[in-house]
Amino acid sequence: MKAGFFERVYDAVRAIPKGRVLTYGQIARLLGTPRGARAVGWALRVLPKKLSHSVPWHRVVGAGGRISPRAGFGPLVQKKRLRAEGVRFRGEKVDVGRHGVAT
DNA sequence: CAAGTGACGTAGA
DNA sequence: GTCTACGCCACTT
Repeated sequence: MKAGFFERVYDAVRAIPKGRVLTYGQIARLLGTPRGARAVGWALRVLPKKLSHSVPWHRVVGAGGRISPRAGFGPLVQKKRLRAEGVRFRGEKVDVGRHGVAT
């Protein structure tokens, strides 16, 4: 697997503290590619199920805490998981004002 | 090497 | 507030 960037994404997601959520753009920025949000989402898209239980992909959301309609096994599942982590929701979006790094 | 794709992001209407 | 269009990066074929 030469997918170094991908591993980089997995590592970043894995480093997400519980009760906190990050956006693709935010992760991409941490990796050094502020415009590589798509590449980040792609990394999670090809995320092997083997790692799906090791990588809290459900803590990764879109800008503003929006959940994409193509999320993992279903955006509903992700939302439920986030709630189980203690994350509050604002309608269909994550309460970024509390968990989102975005102030 | 070139083209296509994709869990995105921002700007404009 | 919602939808559309373009641009960005990385990976596959």
